[in-house]
Amino acid sequence: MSLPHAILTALLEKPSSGLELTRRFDRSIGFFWSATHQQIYRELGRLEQAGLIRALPQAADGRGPRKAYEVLPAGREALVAWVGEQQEPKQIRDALLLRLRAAAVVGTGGLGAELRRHLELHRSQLAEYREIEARDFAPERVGEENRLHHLVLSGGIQLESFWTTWLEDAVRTVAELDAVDNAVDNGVDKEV
Amino acid sequence: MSLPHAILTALLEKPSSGLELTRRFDRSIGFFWSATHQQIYRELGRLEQAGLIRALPQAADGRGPRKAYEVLPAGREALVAWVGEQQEPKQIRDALLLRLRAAAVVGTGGLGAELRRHLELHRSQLAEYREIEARDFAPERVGEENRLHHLVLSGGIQLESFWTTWLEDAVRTVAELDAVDNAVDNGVDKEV
DNA sequence: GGCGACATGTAACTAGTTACATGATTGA
DNA sequence: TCAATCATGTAACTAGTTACATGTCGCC
Repeated sequence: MSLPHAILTALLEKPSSGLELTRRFDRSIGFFWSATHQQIYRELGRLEQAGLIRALPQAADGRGPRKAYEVLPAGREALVAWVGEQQEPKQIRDALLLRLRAAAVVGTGGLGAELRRHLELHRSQLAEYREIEARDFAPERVGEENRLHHLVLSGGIQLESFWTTWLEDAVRTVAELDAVDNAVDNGVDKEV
Repeated sequence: MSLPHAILTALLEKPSSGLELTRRFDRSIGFFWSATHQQIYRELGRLEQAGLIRALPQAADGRGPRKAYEVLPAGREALVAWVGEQQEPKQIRDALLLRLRAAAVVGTGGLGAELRRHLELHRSQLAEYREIEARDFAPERVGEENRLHHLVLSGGIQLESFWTTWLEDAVRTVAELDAVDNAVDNGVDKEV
């Protein structure tokens, strides 16, 4: 039940068409709640049906190519109610950790390369977040809304920092294990 | 496509019945790939159908209450192939971050309490991981398999550490914002 | 011998993903 | 003017969740 509320939040920040929402879900909002355009269009239809949003009249019948939506009072109320809801933190479900566990049983295979690839991806994501922080959250710009946005971004930064640190460790560990295996294969383990 | 491989890994570590697997997915393996018993039974059926596992004969027709499964050679091969696969890291999708973003638009509501609740949950998860680490990964016990298991656990520990640190910050920030709001409501903002 | 729990499932639903379809617009 | 791309969507599939059903076992 999070996607509709992500969309309501986005539309409150700025009324948008399906495409504009899709773009915004590729950055900013999408950094912590990703969605494809198919999901977004489907959900926009449902939200309109439920009377929580409406297509902006001027854009709709002005036969412009895109129709923009805005949040109705009922939509805002629904969002307020949702912010106050309790929800259990969802458990970790990470395929990479699972692969490491499997590797402990059947061998590391090509896992080292995959770990290095992920490390690069997380490094570049971290760099992107840091750029945004430098650009949008200079020390002088601290409003109430801004502080919450910064808090969210800082969560992303710390999370990516965690991944890069941990992946560096993982890459090192797997490389060492592979080296030991190779040594054994070549019969030089006695010299170690 | 991860659940079947999680199950294959678990069964390679130790052949088990559906119930035993369910139990193991509540601890150890479940720490990074959770699954309900319904998912597990469904998936066991599929894996048996596909010829990757089989019910252990002695338990199966010995009319014991539970039937245990073991991995067939084809199953092990499938797992080896999967360990070598590439997979994009999945993006962050966290409802709590989303709520903070929504709170920036419609107000924090009861979010402070929810943040404190999550903080407690993550603290206790972190404590549990640390106990496991102290018990199972004493410095003297470092085998090859063990190092990978420790790596995975250490990922969990660092991740929970991140959440507790970040949530402490979030709780503080939201409390401050709420305090400012109350001050404004009471008309004492001019004195601040 | 009936009752509660344990164990194993089935069914229905929801969210998310992948693949494809269609009309408008735009630039070669 | 025709292909490419943009914008909006539909359809089918997959994974995960929630609710319910059935059989068996031990015990009171």
